[in-house]
Amino acid sequence: MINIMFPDGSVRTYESGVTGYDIAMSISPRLAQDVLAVSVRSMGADETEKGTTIDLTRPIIEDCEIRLLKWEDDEAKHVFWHSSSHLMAEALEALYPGVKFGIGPAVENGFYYDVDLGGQSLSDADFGAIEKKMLELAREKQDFIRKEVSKADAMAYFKEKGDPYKQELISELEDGTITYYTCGAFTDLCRGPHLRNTEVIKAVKVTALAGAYWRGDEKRQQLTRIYGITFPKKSMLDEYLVVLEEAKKRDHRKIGKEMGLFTFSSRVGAGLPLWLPRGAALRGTLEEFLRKKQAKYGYLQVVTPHIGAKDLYVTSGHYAKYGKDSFQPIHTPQEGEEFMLKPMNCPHHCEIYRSAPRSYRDLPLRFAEFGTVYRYEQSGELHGLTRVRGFTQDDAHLFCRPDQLQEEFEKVIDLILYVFKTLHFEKFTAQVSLRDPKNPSKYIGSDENWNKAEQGIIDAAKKKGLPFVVETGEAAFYGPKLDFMVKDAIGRSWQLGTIQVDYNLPERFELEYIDSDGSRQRPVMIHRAPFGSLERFVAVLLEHTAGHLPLWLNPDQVKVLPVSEKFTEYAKKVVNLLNNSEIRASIDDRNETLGKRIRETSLMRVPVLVIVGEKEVAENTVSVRRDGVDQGSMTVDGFIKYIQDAVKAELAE
RNA sequence: GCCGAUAUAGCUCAGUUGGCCAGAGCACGUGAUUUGUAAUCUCGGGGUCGUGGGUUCGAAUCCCUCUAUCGGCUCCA
Repeated sequence: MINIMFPDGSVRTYESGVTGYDIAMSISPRLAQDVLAVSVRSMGADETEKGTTIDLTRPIIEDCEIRLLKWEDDEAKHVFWHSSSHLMAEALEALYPGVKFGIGPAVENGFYYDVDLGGQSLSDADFGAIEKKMLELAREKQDFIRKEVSKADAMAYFKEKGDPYKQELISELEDGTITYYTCGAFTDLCRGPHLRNTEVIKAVKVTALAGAYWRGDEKRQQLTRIYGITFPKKSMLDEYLVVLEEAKKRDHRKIGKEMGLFTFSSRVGAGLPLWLPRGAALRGTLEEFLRKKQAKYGYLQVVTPHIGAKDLYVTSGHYAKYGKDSFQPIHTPQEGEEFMLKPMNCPHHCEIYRSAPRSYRDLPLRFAEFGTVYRYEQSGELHGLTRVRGFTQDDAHLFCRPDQLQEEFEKVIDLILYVFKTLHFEKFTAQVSLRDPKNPSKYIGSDENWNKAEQGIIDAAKKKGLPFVVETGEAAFYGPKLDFMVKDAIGRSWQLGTIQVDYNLPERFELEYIDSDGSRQRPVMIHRAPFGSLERFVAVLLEHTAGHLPLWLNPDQVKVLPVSEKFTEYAKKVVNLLNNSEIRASIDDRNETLGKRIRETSLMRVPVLVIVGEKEVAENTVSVRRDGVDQGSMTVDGFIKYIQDAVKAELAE
């Protein structure tokens, strides 16, 4: 007999070998119907330990704590979708005999399977047939059957089947750890866990088709990746599709067009955004916001040119790393003279540091610049404002003594957290990006400096109590980073804020300061950008707010609508008074009905509407409507104060 | 760069299996109307159907090239 403890702390006794399904049944058949998998962990395990998800049909032979996982649990969804990928594979094998399989995992929203269809190509016209087949197979209530196999047998099976991808995967596995899962006619190399059977899969949607390199390696075979999503209820699929449609309405490319913020022109060039007057105003406000805050933190604004001599980037190491994939050097009438479009600001700032002898007393020096840079991103990578070829970084480089590094780094964290908080980016992921130890050739600099830099970042994040995830292989080639990732409307993660510790560029540029004992020392450099780039930041901000920007940031804060022509003069007077108080206000006195002007102004996401007519003129007041809600009438002075107070409240620390 | 898809008026879209001068709504211009909290009415202008080539008696529609865009992959200093 074994003891099973439930999440509420209660303990029941079962025969050894009992399954998760048996346990659920012992509680209620209804529960057994809803349970998809079971999570187990050893008795008395640490709270932070998540537990291992196993099949409902796996025997449990030791005392343990369990959680019966239902659809609402992410782990259960994962199992559900992973099983669905097997179901899709089974359907594909039935529809396209001879298809070879790569991997087929669950992802955040659904699953995919990478397949090699030989010469055949799929298109979205084939989705319907795949969905139909999947549902047909699901209805057969096929059990997922787990089987342990030897490495030799596994190899033999997939050799016989003619599946080279699976053979490659097996060759890397240790004998004795290999399992198969079979459902219906399809047997797959798989660690599991899986559903009991396919019956619970009630709704199926094949969502997308894409190319994907085998094992993520650009030099290897490209497979066809088929994405899908499934649900235990048809209504859930419908709901999901509605949510997806809603998310698409928040696409920054759509909102940017609607609000007249930015545009692109193929004649100007792909990935080169054109900021329209409203967008430029928005950018300007963001810059001013950050510049003011940075001044308080002791930053010094600098300005550097948009190009630099090629040698500058040879010195920094960027040319060796990215030269071939950059906009190519600009030639001049002078034979042999070459300039590059500036792909980053750091080398320029290093030269500013070098422009004068520096004392230990001068440090830290913090040079800030809204620096526009140009990077030749591959054509397929361009994406709205989030991935462009010309963009402006809210860049700064902090040159400090080694003993100042920790404190400076922490202050940058504070600054970034302030920026994120003010703009309501509450859901972000802090990511410590370290080098890939298996790939040292990707990085420059000594191990010693890398170790110092990596440890420094981790220490600072811990000291700040900032929860973070660690990603190896995500560091910049010259140093590790602390990145602040935020998701867009459809769940894609983008790097916004970043802080990087760099011992390398100071070496390459031979930066020095004179220490208190008169010796020459090397400063440490921090690269940092709270927004990351104005372009990407604005994009993600628009998706988060659906274009409903906070009052302080909105390019149009107030629109004044005279009820009719007779009140235009008064309306103009009000606009003037507002403008004199630095409130961004304008008039809409078009010959349209009031209702129409209200509608259009609201669609433009102007937060505050002021309506003036006979009554307001007589009383020297304005009638105020904010975000669609009537605020009643106010005196003009009262209204100015109302706006100023609202802005102040939004920017409060 | 790779895989799949898309491209019709400023915007959002219609345009059956290739067949008379390519349509709508909004926007724009015009005239009327002078409006009290989310769409007033009238008339009008506007498209080499993304580009270049091909098939055909005939192409927005079929095929190829290029460009841009979208969803992924790879990359992201």
